[in-house]
Amino acid sequence: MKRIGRNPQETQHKILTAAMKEFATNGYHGARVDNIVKKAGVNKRMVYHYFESKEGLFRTLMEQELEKIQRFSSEEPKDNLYDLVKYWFENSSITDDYFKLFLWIDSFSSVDAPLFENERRELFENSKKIYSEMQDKGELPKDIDPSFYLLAMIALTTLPVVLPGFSKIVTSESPKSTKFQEKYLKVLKLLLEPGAKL
Amino acid sequence: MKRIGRNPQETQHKILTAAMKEFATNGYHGARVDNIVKKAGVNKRMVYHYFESKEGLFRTLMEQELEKIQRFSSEEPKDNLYDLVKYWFENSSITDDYFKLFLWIDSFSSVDAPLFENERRELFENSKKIYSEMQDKGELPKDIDPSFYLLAMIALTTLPVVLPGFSKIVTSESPKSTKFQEKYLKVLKLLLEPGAKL
DNA sequence: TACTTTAGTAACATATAAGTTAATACTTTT
DNA sequence: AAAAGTATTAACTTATATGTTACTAAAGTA
Repeated sequence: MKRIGRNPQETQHKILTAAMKEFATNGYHGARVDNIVKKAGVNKRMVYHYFESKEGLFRTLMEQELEKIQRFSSEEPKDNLYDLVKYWFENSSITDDYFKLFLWIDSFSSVDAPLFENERRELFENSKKIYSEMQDKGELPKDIDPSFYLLAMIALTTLPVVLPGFSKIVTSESPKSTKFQEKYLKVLKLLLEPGAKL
Repeated sequence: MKRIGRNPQETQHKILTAAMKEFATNGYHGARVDNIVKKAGVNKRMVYHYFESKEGLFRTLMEQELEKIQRFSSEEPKDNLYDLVKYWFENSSITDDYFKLFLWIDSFSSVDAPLFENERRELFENSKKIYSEMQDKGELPKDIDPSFYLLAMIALTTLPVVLPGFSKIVTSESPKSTKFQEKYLKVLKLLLEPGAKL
C-alpha cells in the first residue's frame, strides 16, 4: 500500500463539498454515503472518522451553511422590498444548496421538533427587523406582521431555486438561464416595486 | 388461517391513502413500504400484488392526484390575481399532499427527464391561459410572460403548505391555524389586489 | 359442484444501505 | 530516532429496506 501524503483538511473539505451536492439534490434519505465518497474521491471510512455518521455529516453541513448564510444575510439591502428580493434572487447561486438543505430538513426531522430550530429562528429575526424598519419608515403598511412579509418574500425568491425541475415545466425555461432570471425579475418588480401598479 | 371476507377495492384504497401520507411527509426515499402497510392495516404482499413495486405505487398515486388537481384547476376564478391565489390558498388542505408529491418528484426523477412531464405541463397550460386572458382584459400588464405570473403565484400559495415546519419557524404560527391563514392572506391581498399600493 | 381465478397471509430471501475491523503508512511529539 | 498518535486503505459486517415464495381461503364461472 503506497500513499503519497496526507491532508486532513482537504479530505474533510472534499467530503463536505460532495455531501452538499448529494444532500441538496437527493434529500437526506435519498443521499448515499457511497456516492459522496465516490464524488469526493476519498475512502468511505473517512466520513465516519471525521463526522461520526451520515447524520453527523449532515449536521456539520448545516452548521457550516448556517454561518455562510448569516454573513450573507447581514448585508441585505434594507430600503425597499424589490431591492431586497432582487438581492437574494440574484445571489441564489450562492444560497442555492443551502436552501435545498433547509427544505429537506423538514422531511428529515419532525415538524414538532425541527433540527436547528433556534439557529434558524435567530437567522430570521435579523431579517424581520428589516421589514419592521421599513414599516417605521413608511415604506410598508404597518398593520401586517413583519414575519409574514418575510415568508412571502422567501417564497418568491426560493421556489425557482429549490424546485428547478418544477419551474422549468411551468415556464419552459431553465431557472439557471439568464432569460429565466430576467423574466422572473420582471414579475417581482411588478409586484414589489414601490410605484408599481397591478 | 381465518379470513372473514375480501375487499379488493378497499384494500387498494387503504394502501393508496396510507401511501399518500407517507410519501408526502417523508419523500420518496424517506417513505417506507413497511410503514405504509402498517398504517393501511394490510399485508405487505398486497402492495406488490396491486402496484408491482414501491415505484409503481408512487406512479399510481401521482396519476390519481393529477386527475384530482385537474378537476380542481378547472374551477379556478379568473378575474383577478388575488381571488385566484385566495382560491388556491384557502383550499390548500385539499391540494396539500399533492403539492408535496410534486415537490418530491424532483428528487426522485432527474431534472432532465422528469416524471409525468407532459401531464404536468398540460395542467399548467390551462392556468396560463387564465393569466393571458387577464392580460387581454387589461387586468394585468402585457409585457410579461404569463407562465411567470403563474410561477410566482404558485410560489406564494404553496410554500406554507409544502414547508410547514419552515413556515412555522419564520412566522411563529402554525400554517394550519386560522391565525396564520388570516395573516398570510393579508400579505397576499396587499401584494396582489388591483387597487393595492405598496 | 368442480374448476379457475383472485385476494390474502406468514415467513423468507435478496438487495442495498450504513457502519466497522484491522492493518498500514504518514506525521508529530518526546 | 523511537514512540505515540493520526490519517488512510481494502475488505468485511450489520442493519434495514424492498421484494418473493409457497401456501390458504374466498369469489367467480362452466
